[in-house]
Amino acid sequence: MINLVTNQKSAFTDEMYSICTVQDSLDYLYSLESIALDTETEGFDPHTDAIISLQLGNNDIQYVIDISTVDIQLYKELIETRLILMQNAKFDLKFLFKHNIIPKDIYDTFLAERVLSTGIDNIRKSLGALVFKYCNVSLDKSIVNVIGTEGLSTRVIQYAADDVKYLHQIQKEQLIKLKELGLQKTISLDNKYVFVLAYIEYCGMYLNSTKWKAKCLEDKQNMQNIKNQLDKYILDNPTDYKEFIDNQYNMFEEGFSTKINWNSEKQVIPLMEKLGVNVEIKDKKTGIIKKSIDQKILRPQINIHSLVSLYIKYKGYQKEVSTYGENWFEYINSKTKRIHTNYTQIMNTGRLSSGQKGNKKKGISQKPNMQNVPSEDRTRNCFTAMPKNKLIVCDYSGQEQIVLANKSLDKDLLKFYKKGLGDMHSFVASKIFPELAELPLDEIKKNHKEKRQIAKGAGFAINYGGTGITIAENLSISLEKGEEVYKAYFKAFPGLANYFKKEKEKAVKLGYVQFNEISYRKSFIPFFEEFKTLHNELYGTDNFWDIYKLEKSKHSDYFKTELSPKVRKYFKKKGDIERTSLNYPIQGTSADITKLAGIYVFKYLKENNLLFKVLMPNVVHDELHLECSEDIASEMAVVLKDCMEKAGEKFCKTIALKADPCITDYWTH
DNA sequence: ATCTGTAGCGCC
DNA sequence: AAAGGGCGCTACAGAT
Repeated sequence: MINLVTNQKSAFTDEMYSICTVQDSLDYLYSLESIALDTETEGFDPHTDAIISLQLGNNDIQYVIDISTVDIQLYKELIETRLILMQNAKFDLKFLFKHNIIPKDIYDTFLAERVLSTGIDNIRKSLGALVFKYCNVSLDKSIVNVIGTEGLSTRVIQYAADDVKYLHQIQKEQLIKLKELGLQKTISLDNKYVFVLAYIEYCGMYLNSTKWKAKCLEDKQNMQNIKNQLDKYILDNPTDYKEFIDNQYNMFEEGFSTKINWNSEKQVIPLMEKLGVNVEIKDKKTGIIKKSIDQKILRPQINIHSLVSLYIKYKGYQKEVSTYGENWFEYINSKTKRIHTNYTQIMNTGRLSSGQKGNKKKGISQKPNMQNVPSEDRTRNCFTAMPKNKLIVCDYSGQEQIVLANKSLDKDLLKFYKKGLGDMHSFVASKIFPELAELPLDEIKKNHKEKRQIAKGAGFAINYGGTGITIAENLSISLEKGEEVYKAYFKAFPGLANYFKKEKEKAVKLGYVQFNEISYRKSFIPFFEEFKTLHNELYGTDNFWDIYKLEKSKHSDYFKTELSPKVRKYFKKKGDIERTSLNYPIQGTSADITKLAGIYVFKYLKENNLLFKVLMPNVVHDELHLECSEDIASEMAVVLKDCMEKAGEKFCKTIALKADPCITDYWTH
């Protein structure tokens, strides 16, 4: 049953709905423990677009409230004292924030579906998909496109009511599944965190246009300068490089010009080959040898020719100009003068991502990725606090390493952290290389840089599932040496080896990776059924391996076209699962910690009436930002540090996770 | 002209 | 048997 609440009754006469008063709606809604909520808005920007209607209700009764004539504040207390059910709450929350309405609790059907299917990309999570899946009803979502032009027409009212009608039933079904899979704590965390993320998006981050303009100009000039040098080299050596020179007289630039588009790898590869650079590399996905000129290949060959380093420099400036250049002015909100990006709350690892593709037809503006802004000062310093404000930037020190130490409980790792001081990479080096065992870490850092570098690369690679081969490739050392380092690493940290082994076995057996026993977040292996089928073929009752050996010895076609690819596929998938089992719990637990820290901060701001006074401009995996007036900055720095460390304590019970805040005018450490 | 896939590279 | 995780944006290249 649809009820319309409006102060312009004469405009609404359809029999499909009844008209009722604000008081009527409140009388009913106050009797509910949980209320489904949705909004229809003029657009996507809470700072410039108005709410057209607010819908509240449940499966029985839906109230469509005409916000152009009814004061939304009449519903503030109701919304702030009930459990609110929403689909993709982050969107509506920002519009509620605009009206200073902060719900008490949220259950987000979209996030719940994401929690239930983390790791599996092809599960549809739109409201339409969920209504169909859980209620077996098909909604007509095409109406969404006419809301802007039609306003509250009859069909828009019907559509708007449908958006809240089914949420309770979806919730009920999801809760059963969440319980079955042990994911109640995960969704609880994310239902709380959605406030934080909505708040961060709402606040946005200030970009100083004057500074940014200066940076853009400098980058452009540098890029042009390097490009000229590249071109000049080719043109100065016309006999050597004639295939790269355009023989047509260029009437605008006087003289010949190069044919090379320096942004095209395809065009630069032949040049690099001519210079004597080895551009061949094995493709990671396909295993096929291909030609590539990325930095990983070029850097070690930088001495072959001066053009190699020039080209690397060019690519660097090109990246700055294209990705972090003048396009950023379009990201600045006309009303707030700040950059309000979009975050996706639950990726496969439980991490956030940032950014959004634009779509002019749908009126969606592009948003920047605020998590990969170059970390050099000249770029980050353009992101500032507003005048009279301060930024507080706080990150966890060694978050993932500490999480790993706490999860693996390797006794040597624990000892290192408990003593609390020294250089981690030197410590690893002292464990890998017997000749360094007795030396103080300071001395290793100072006098054994090469070995320390190997230890650093090895530790990083191994913690993400790399092996001796990866170590060898990364550090340009022999395969044997790589294997040696790999073995030495696990010999030095047997607890780590044991932990990795158990994690791998669990994932291969269960088909999902559980990150920790605090949030219980899980990521499901999308190809697990396929893997199991393969496993059964190889290790089931048939004597697969006898046949395999026989056919292999005969070099038969059957071996080459059937057996060998099958075995390769099986071990590839097994390796994929195993690496996931190592990496996701570390990344995902770290993400959980940062999320919980945000929840604590938001709670503090809410309880101390500091929302919209103390802003949260950004979050970058292990780093949280606050922005506030100077007079309370040092107080807020302590709050931020405490919240982050308190969140750390929940997940890291053996080795504490530290956070160090920095009060600053710019985004820096 | 517009779409899609890929290479490359920015961050943690 | 394979052999370093997660993400998003920009450019090019090829297809339609």
